[in-house]
Amino acid sequence: MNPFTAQVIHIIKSIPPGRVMSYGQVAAAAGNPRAARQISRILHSMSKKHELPWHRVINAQGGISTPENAEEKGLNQRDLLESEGVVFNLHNKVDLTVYRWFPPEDDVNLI
DNA sequence: GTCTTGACTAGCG
DNA sequence: ACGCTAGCCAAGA
Repeated sequence: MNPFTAQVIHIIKSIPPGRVMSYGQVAAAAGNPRAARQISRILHSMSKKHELPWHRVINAQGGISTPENAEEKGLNQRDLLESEGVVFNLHNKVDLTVYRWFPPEDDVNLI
């Protein structure tokens, strides 16, 4: 597996409940700030084999990015986050200044 | 091998 | 504030 992908997995797993990271943030933390889009792909494919808190990853605006048909697939990201204590504002966004998680450097070092 | 596809983002009009 | 565009790059076909 790509070191980058491995890093992404590791970082996602380091996000504690009730906290979130943006796709771009994860990508950057994994060493590739330009690979934000891949995070979603990785999450989707990896969450099948690993237990990954994929729902703690949201877009840079603090909103949910799941497609419309997501609910049909059981991907109601909002519910999962709310059950962890994350609060959505009137615009269906979370306050990133409050909930954004900054991974410790230690976590980003083990490939 | 190549070609297409995104659960993204920053920038611009 | 809002919609559109162009970069971006790993995975799957």
